[in-house]
Amino acid sequence: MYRHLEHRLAQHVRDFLRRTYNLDLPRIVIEQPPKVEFGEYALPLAFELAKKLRKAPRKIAEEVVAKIGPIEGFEKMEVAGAGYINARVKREEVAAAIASDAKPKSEIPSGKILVEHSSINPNKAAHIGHLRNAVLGDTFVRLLQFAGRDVDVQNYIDNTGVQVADVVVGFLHLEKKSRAEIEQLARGLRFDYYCWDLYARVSQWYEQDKQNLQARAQTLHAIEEGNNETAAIADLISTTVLHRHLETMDRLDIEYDFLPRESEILRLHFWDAAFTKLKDGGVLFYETEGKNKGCWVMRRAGTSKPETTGTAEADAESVEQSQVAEEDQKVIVRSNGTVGYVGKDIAYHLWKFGLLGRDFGYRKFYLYPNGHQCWISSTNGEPDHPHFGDVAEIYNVIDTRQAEAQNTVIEALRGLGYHQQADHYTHFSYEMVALTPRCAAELGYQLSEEDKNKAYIEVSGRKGFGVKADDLIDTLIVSAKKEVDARHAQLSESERSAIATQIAVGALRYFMLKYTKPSVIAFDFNEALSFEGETGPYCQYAVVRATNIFRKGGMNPERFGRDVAPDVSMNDFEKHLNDEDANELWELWLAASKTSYMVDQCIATTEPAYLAKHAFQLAQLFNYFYHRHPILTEPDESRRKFLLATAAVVRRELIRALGVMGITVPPVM
RNA sequence: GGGCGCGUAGCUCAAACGGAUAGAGCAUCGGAUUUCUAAUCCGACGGUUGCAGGUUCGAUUCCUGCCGCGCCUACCA
Repeated sequence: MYRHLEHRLAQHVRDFLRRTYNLDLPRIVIEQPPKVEFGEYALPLAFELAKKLRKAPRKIAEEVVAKIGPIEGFEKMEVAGAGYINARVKREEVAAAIASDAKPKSEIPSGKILVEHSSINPNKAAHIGHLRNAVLGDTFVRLLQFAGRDVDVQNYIDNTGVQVADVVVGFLHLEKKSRAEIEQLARGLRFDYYCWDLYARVSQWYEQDKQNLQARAQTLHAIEEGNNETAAIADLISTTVLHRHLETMDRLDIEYDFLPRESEILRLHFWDAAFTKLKDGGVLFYETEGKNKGCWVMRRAGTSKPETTGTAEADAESVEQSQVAEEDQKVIVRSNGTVGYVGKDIAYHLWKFGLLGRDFGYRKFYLYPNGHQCWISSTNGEPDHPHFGDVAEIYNVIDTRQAEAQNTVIEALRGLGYHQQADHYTHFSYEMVALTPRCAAELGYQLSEEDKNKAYIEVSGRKGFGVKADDLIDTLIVSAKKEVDARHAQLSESERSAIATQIAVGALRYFMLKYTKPSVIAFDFNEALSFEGETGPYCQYAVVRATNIFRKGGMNPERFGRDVAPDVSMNDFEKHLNDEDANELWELWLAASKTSYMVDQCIATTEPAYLAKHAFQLAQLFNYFYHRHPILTEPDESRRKFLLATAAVVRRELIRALGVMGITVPPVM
């Protein structure tokens, strides 16, 4: 609703400026006044116009207010301060629209969107860093779906890379295990935990003697080759660990539609098709000297082209590819003819946009308990399958350390002339999760003096240094369960467990979303395990409180929100929202009206943290309201109904906002 | 060296494209309705927004230069 009115206001102001001053502003800036008393929207327009019209801002503001005329849904405009124009809505009309959950039509862009997230190496347990990725990615998917977009969720599986090879080396060379023994282990619980430790041991083993690295090279080669015992073991390990990852993420209600694997990118020769295009398009060139002699290379993203001389001919000459300085080159095909991961990534991204001319085979892989089917790539797939890839826009949720590699892929697309696709390729970049030195010490890691003084220490799978995702979820559930047990002893064990799980998931997902993307999360158990203050459980609790009002009053909050709220008459809305002390109540209604506005902002800025902030603010306002206004004992029936409608609307919007973050609300807390 | 990012209250973080008195949470201290459960609420304390310039009516935000920190910069992925 808030979004809708903003659009209307912007459009009206735009028309007015065109009509009155013959001005066409590229953007009408609309802000939110610091207090609701000032109105709902603020336009700093007059400041901007002052230069153009050569008049004082305040004068311009007064003129605009006097001449702009009525706007549907708006009460009036006022001049404030040095020249702000504040717009005031008709509170009762807006409230009635919110109460009836009116959904003004908005244009939904067509075209499918592909979101890739998680993409965890299938060689060890997922850790907190992967959780941040998955929660950000999954929330972004939900944001897009909320906005009405058609989304495919993909999780790229690097099942033939060094990391998987390392664990294979661990089983075969360190533990001397047979395939049957590994199969036995793979059937056990949390095989990914076993691999976590083994992977760390293998890394140590390499360091002990560099000769040991030969085992890695041989293993990797065998895996890439395929059709041999080593490759079969690698497949067994990666598939088992992948299953575990899906289970872990499913605990947080994170699901995928399709799992493209590197093994199929290799076996279905995606690279060959891409290679031809890249050579023909002049994106790749063959280096004949220097350290990259014998490699196919391209210009690394972010490196500048040589200075141009100004004339077209000289420019054409100077961008001649062989002039790319050695340090600006990115090797795509090694001198031994094998392709690196950026090359495979380019091929994969050509496929995403439907530009490769080849497709995966598909087979069913994982059926979620809720019936949702997840597919996986395969050399010879099933004949009937959904259509993946060939999309209009993509978002890759990948941490900022891979920014350069991502940009190189984008540049490759651009170099091939696929500018539109390159423009719709978004690297959804975020910072890593690290551990505070205190947290690391709590986990029993030996720290160097240097590390002890750092603000945070990077998680390292290679060193086995980090907090495993399942461990953190388990800890959260235990912690939440204690609280639930203490408060609701009368409930059954399974009910209490279910509630504790919802709270744990809410706490975790909110924790991963409350930080903006560029902020490193210095992980600390105290903060992650907190259920008070700016947390998921705080927001959930606000909903539970609202629900309790209806329960105690013998009403169904769902039905009340739908059926009874419209019965609060326009007169009643007007009476209760324009009182002496109605601002505080109106603030709550206004906040409740902003969900779809916030969703739009989150999508436009690829920043889900705004939604987390919004949910918290709404919950905060509600708790204040809850404390100030005993509803069921309110003697004035008209006012009681209005207060109930307030609670119903906030409850509905809070559930909605939390839902977009993948957070559900327990029946009681 | 080059590229990207960060530096805001004791701590962890906000501040939408440059706007009105820079806000939350935690911690500390003090308080709250025998009421729809206190996983709540209210109050206090807490700031030269790293430093120095510049642009602007207006800068935490944009530009330049310093200082400090992190990440990337492999014929690894």
